[in-house]
Amino acid sequence: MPQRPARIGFLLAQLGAHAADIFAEQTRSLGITPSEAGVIRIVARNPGISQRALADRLGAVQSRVVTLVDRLESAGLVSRTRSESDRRMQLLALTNAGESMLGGLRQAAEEQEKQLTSGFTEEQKTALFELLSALGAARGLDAEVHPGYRS
Amino acid sequence: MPQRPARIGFLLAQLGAHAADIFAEQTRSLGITPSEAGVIRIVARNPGISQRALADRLGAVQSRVVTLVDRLESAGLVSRTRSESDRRMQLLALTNAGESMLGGLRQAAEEQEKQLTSGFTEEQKTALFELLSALGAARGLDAEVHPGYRS
DNA sequence: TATTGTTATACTCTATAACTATA
DNA sequence: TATAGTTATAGAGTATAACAATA
Repeated sequence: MPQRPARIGFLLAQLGAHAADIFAEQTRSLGITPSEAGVIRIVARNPGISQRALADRLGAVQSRVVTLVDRLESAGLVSRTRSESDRRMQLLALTNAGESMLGGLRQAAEEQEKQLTSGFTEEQKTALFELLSALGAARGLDAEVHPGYRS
Repeated sequence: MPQRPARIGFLLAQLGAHAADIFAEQTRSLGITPSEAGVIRIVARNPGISQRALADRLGAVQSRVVTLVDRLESAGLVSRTRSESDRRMQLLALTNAGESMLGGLRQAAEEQEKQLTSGFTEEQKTALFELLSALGAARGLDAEVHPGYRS
């Protein structure tokens, strides 16, 4: 039996949704959705990734990735290139505009962080960061993506 | 300029989605959705609440609440009663079955908490709980509900 | 005229299944 | 025959707008 009522799970879900909302507001002003931002982040760190591998990474189905990449390609942010060695594969990369967008996303993340932790001291921020990192590692979460890839 | 890259926001969104997923798995076995669980929790703590007030509390539109309450009423968990003093209002309350479901939800929350924090010491759990509570309070979040009312 | 609740409808997100091209 | 990607389609969740009853 726990010493206190279960609250960590609720607070995480609540604050997680709140953090995602703030980030969504930021990305909206950049003209993309949080899901698309998640794709940009993965492609940036894994240039030449196939749509198949991206789908596995996101925990999404292939058709979902097609839709997401379609939009990003139309927006000129991501390029598809047929692999020479295996012409079934589309290799993904950021365009120059995509790299600029990545910079915008980094700023959006900084802004989100600032809004979120504005009332906290540096000590509190450090303590919270370390506890959340430890929890993420303990739960086996991918440091580049999260279920729902909302931010 | 922050001393570290923005990560608290990402970790919160990631872990929040993860916590919500665990809770959703629990509620599924109870036959309800996380949104419905959110309604049950609010009605339990605010018996006789109107649909209008519930909508405001959830940050949802009235038609959304109609849909949610329709399902819960069909399932026999929530009752609607016309207010005597203002016959426009439907007053909501939990049925006996709704009270039982509330008990099940409490167990689900305990199970979520256990899964989530299994690798942590009591000291870590306490520290994390206090930091998250402080952050929730600083951000002005309602202790009974959260945006998206996912858990 | 304003408010509570309801219904009708549409839009977004996401998944499943069938299909094409390549291996 | 198996795999990467695509297209067609459908379902869930949620919102907007029009409407009914009551104040």
